[in-house]
Amino acid sequence: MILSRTSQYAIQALIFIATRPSGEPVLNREIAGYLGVPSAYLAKIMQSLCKGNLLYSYRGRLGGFCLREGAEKTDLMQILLMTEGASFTKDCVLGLKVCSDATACPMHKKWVPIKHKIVALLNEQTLEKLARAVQGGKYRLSDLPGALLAAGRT
Amino acid sequence: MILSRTSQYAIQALIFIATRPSGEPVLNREIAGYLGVPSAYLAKIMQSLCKGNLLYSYRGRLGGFCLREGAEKTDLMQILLMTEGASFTKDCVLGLKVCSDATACPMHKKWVPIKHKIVALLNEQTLEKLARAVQGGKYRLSDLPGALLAAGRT
DNA sequence: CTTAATTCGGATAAAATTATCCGAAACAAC
DNA sequence: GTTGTTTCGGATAATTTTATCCGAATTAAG
Repeated sequence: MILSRTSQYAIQALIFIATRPSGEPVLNREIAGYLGVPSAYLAKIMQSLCKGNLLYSYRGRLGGFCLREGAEKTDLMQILLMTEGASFTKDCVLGLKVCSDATACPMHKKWVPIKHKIVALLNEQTLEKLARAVQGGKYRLSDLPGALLAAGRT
Repeated sequence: MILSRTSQYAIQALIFIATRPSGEPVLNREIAGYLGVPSAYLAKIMQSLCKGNLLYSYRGRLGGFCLREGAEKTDLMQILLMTEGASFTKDCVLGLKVCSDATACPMHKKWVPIKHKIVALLNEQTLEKLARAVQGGKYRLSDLPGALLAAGRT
């Protein structure tokens, strides 16, 4: 039911960048401002996404972050594997270290189909899709009057 | 995808107690030993479950914890509301403070049906059911050779 | 009444997550 | 070259979650 804040910030930021003209670096400050998340922390996350080969980063004037070529095709599962770790989809709901079809916790059998639905959803949602949904205007990325903040300053 | 350790311990412990003869207090030490979880921490969780009216506790010799009358009918959702807080099923996947059918994040529409499946599952799984599944022998509560540990000592 | 066993409850500690700070490196514009 | 802007990366801090410790209260049994 819960993604870590780190994962949520990462996904939000990536979708936001995907809504912008590709190739044009976006300022970390702008992203953080728009999303209403702490910019120093977001910067850390952005760094790790660079190391994960999803983003390019440019320093100095006209610097910022932008998606690597083809990164719009990245799906949420790929992102979450970076931010939540590889065990993300494997862990037992009840926390047993060992829980498989062979040796299962009492929730296992009922949980597996739901887990599969979740995995399928995460696999099918790409940054491209999500960005378009936002651009279409029906869906939002931010609680804040972000347009105002982003257009204005401070 | 993830319940807090606290929730996992709580559920495991409650199922374990539900597999035991009802009305007979079970030692915290025994539960923790069987499940392989830290007993001092589990004791805290048990205390909170007492306050949540799921358990009785008895001090002194022949003390321990046992389910309150009717508590076998408790479902996982009720437990999780105690351990994870009321926002558990309400929070936005992407972490937006505001996300509803009216003003939705780009994952909202696809996520809602899955969330409903999860909620339905949690609502339908009672301690009684889960305990029987374990007693039936097809499902396990512990990674450890718990029977040995519990039967033996230290 | 004394003893041993157990939970209670408060304080504390350790670990993980989230967040901030700052100097340095990189870069564009002047 | 100098200046202003931005990411980089390391250190640090705050917060939350998880875990431990210990004295006190409670109880059954001897």
